[in-house]
Amino acid sequence: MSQQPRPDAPECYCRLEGVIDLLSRKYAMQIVCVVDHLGTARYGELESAFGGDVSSSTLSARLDDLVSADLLEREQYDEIPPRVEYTLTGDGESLAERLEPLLR
Amino acid sequence: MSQQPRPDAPECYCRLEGVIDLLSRKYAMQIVCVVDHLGTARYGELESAFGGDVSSSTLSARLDDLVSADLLEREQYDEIPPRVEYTLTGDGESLAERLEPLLR
DNA sequence: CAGCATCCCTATTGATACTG
DNA sequence: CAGTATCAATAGGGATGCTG
Repeated sequence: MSQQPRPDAPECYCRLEGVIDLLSRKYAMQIVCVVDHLGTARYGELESAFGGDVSSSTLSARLDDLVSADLLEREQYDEIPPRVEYTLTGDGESLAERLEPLLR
Repeated sequence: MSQQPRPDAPECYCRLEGVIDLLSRKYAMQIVCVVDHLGTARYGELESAFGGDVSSSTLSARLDDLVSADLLEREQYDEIPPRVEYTLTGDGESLAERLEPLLR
């Protein structure tokens, strides 16, 4: 989907290259914002934050994406019933801050 | 693609609703940034800013999207050869500013 | 130059059903 | 509860060729 940054392209264009693919995915930015808002969020909380709008497969995929990108941290507690908590990493928080201006 | 905002959803999620669909489209944010960078941009300038990476149909579509969203203004000069210039509207500039933090 | 129309292809998303 | 697997639907994007 994305290509190599072009050396002759404006820097403003190049700079977006890295994050853009991830952030363009559905609910990606929203998840970052919601987790930032909640501080820590469980899977179910995210699901209900979006109402019935997200399918579990999509939400799962997006969470994986964000964890892989090191924006989100996944903490799993081996209890019954199972509990998983997502929090923003440093990078995630930094992104959330940069995202906030977009909310107005 | 997008649904009605849910009254019980976190405001951070609701607030993104409006812009998100548009900004998620390929090259949308980049175009805003490039036009902001250049001040005013012709179609061909945008095309070359992205190298050969954008097809003309996609670039066209995205420009239309942005014009429809009132983020970009299209000024057409009836000359031969034809000349078209794109500039950011007030909203567009405002968005560009909010986008800038993302570039770091 | 600055595009639009068409066709087609792929990536992404959603629905549904099932599991540790 | 917190997912995964599978399948089907779709929207977005690229290639190509043509216009004012």
